[in-house]
Amino acid sequence: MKRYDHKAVEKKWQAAWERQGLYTTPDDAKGKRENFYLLTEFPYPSGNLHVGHWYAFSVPDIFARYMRMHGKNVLYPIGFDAFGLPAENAAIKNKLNPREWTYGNIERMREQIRSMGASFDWSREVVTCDPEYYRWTQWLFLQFFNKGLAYRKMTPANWCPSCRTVLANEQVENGRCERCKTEVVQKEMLQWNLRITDYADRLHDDLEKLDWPEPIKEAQRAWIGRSEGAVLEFQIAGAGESKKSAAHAQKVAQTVEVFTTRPDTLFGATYLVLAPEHPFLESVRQKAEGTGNIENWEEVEKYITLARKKTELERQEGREKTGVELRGIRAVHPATGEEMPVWVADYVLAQYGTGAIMAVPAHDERDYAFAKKFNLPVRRVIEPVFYGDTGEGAVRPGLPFVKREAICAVVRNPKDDTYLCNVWKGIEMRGLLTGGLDGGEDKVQAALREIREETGYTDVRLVSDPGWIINTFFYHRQKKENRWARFHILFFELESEEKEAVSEEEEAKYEFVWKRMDELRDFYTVYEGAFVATLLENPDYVFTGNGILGNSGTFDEMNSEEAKRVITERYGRPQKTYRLRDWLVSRQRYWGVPIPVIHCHECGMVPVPEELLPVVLPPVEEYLPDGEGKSPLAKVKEWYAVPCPECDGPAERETDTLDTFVDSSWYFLRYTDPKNEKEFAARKRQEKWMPVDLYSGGAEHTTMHLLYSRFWHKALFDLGLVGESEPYARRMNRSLIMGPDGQKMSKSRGNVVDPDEVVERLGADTVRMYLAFIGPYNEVSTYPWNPDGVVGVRRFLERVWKHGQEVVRRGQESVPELEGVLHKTIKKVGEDIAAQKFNTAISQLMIFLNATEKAGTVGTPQWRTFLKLLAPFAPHMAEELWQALGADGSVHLESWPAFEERYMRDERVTLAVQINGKVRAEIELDTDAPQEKAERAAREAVAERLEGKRVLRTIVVQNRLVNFVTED
RNA sequence: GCCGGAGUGGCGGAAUGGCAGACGCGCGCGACUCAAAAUCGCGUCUCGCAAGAGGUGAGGGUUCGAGUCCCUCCUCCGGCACCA
Repeated sequence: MKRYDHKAVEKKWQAAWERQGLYTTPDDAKGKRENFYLLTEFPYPSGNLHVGHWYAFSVPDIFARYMRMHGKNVLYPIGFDAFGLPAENAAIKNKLNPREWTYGNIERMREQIRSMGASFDWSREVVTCDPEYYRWTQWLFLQFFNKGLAYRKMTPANWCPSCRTVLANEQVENGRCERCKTEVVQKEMLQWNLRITDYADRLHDDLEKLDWPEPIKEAQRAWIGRSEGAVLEFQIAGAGESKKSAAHAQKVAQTVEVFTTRPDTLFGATYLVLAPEHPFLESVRQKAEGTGNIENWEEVEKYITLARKKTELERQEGREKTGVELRGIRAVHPATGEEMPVWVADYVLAQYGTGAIMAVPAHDERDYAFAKKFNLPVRRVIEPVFYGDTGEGAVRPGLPFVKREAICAVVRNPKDDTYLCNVWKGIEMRGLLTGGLDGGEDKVQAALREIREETGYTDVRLVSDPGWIINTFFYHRQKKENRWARFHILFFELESEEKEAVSEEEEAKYEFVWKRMDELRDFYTVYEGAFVATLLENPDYVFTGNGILGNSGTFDEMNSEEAKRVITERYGRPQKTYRLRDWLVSRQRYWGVPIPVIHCHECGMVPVPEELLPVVLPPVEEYLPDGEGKSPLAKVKEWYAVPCPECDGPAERETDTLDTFVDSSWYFLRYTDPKNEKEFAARKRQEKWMPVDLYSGGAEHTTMHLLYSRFWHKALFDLGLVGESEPYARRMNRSLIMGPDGQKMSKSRGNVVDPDEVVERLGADTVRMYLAFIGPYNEVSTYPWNPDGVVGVRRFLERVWKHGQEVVRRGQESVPELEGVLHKTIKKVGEDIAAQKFNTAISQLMIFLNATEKAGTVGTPQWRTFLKLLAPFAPHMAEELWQALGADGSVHLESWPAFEERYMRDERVTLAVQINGKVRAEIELDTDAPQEKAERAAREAVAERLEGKRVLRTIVVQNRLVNFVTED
């Protein structure tokens, strides 16, 4: 018998497929029903393929092959994301040329990727550092530039001192460079940006219609961070009144705009806070130099300088609030006209909203912490609301609410540190002592009276009135009316336990008990009880929810939602704000796409004319940037010194290069028309394939590549260059393959699995299939590489091989007893591949093989079918065994087999017989046997156990079980 | 802190509300062998000699029946986080 020599088999078929051009994908294929675009993120040519690449490329290849067998014309392309820092760093370290390093790596990786036997169409390969590719990256960039979507601006940028370049926001993780983990510093620099923020709304809203996993959408929404609120305007008093010069006064801003998502809390604003970078301060500074009308300017300036020097990381450290008041000026409350202090503090971020806030310490935890530290006033203006069943009953719709002022007395007994609790007799209601206000009474009088009447305690002292009011809406059963009770919470203490008699009427209604603070939360059943428990547990509790307005002048009794609308309208305007910032795309590095813009002393920024594209990277002596914020290209005078395309005067090329995420924002479009010399991709070609049907890739790209390319595509759509506003119809994130120890593979840990070595030893089919078997591909998780597990898959393939040889040696008719499993296998494998559950598909293939082994034989037609099912997983072996049977074409050109419905059900089925849900016996019946028959057989099977018991109910689930429910 | 996702044997994992642990790994026993490897066969959730009982992160609930549905909590992973 021929031994399974994976090397010979794999080499043979890889060469044959290549020769036949089996995977060269036409834009239209005769006989194929539809085009299908399966995309997987193209690799960076690091020089070596790792297991992750295998997982990324060879497993989706199963799906590609499956779709082809279903008559789809599948585009499964590959290329290289070839610009980027590692090439330069390697070049600097080893005195190489980044171009040579990169192309050498690509050469090696092509061979490694070919060894997978993946069905990539190499004729469409795309390499982003080819001038023929980046020519179009430049061209597209210029379309953005002409539309005003690409702009250059002086902004604070994230500077990585180690990489010596600026980074986009997305490339900073916890204040560190995503690449080298160096702490990023803020540097004011002139940089190129793309207006991704213009697309924030659409990037957010269009997620809804995408067939993407919800967690990915959520992560993008969080990154975009849209919040809806209002911009409110505050007049500044004192700032404009110049003592010396009226002319100066004009320069000083008279108002400050704040952004808030809670305009309903306007009356709770007790001070204003500006970010240290707020432009108002700059105008004040100019003013202050002349007049000194900020009394403590020196102190303020010192604070600003200090804050600006801090890194993001330092600002966040400890989160201890710092700040300085601007003495000499006041903000005027737009509604009350009251004057309030203005502060500068770095807990307010310059880049978000308007860089200024109205502080509402009563309803914002950060403002509260600040106010507490600096002793600023706290004014409570939102009263919590509890709707629904308080124990009395849920509100009846349609009935008007009868409003009542009431008190809620929290009485503490200092002797044993317990609190008075009220149990309503006869109903399941436990809470605090409450009661209504009688006419003419104030709330303290009312509370003292209620305490005396209900409990008899007479020697009670008011400790504090925290000003909390909570609104409870409920149905009053006795009065048969909807109630709106406004409970004023008051804190009392017993001076002594002196008591007087309580009326019988009260006695019948209530019972009073004393509970420790830690028992309250579980004890109370009413809303106000839980709320009071919260207040007692946390004296610094800040209520940040919506509610009903109080202390808010004419807005009192309005609810938050309505008040937001009305106050926004009256004192400001609605405003949406985003966390997302514009995409900073310029890099001070060599190995990237040169930004195709020329700076002319006369004409300003001039785009490089189309016919002069591409602007090719020149050779340089030194790849390491000087670290002063200039790219190495700035040293190549013969390259950057050019005549202005417009006036022919002296001009200079832009010397920054583009972020590599720009290159990867459109590579999938180039795959549709990779050789086009006239366009980045002809619209007609695009339309054959776009949008991408399924995009498989790594989770790390959720808020980087995936967001960038969505934006890029939308911009192209608006420019009329593509036909759809979303590039990827469906997206799937891939899991991570870990080392055998379950840890992330790393050289330092010594747990790196080298796929080349495993392929050499066990073969590509084994590696592919093992990776597909390791866990579901449609879920994101981490899977450890198990060296024994790979061997297990190899064992399976060897058994397949053995049977294959056997079938070749003596073919035979189909074996009837195998038909059932075979057809079930066709169904299961097909469905599981479609759902990307390759692991269970493989397990079903194993089940079939186990069955043939048990049967001791298999029919040739049955075996052929099995080989078709195996083909996507182990393409080489399937092809070898297929052609050994004398087939005249590739198994990969076969159609996916169809299963016959009649084999889906067996003749006989085993049912479980349960008594009260516990399995007591098993019975075998004809499939779909009638209920009565099943019940009879079941009853017989457990007759002994049922003896003397009354069967209350019998549940029969067809073909599954019979359950007898008996007494006790 | 907020928003997602997940917790099932020794391990990877499987289970339309219907016999938990498919398939694979590992392990144990056996066959073959002088022996070992490879291969093949049988076994393998826990306790128990057995009958049986228990078991899917913990605790409640719904149901004849819950890994699966609902509530509370715990742990791990991912995202966001002084974003007003």
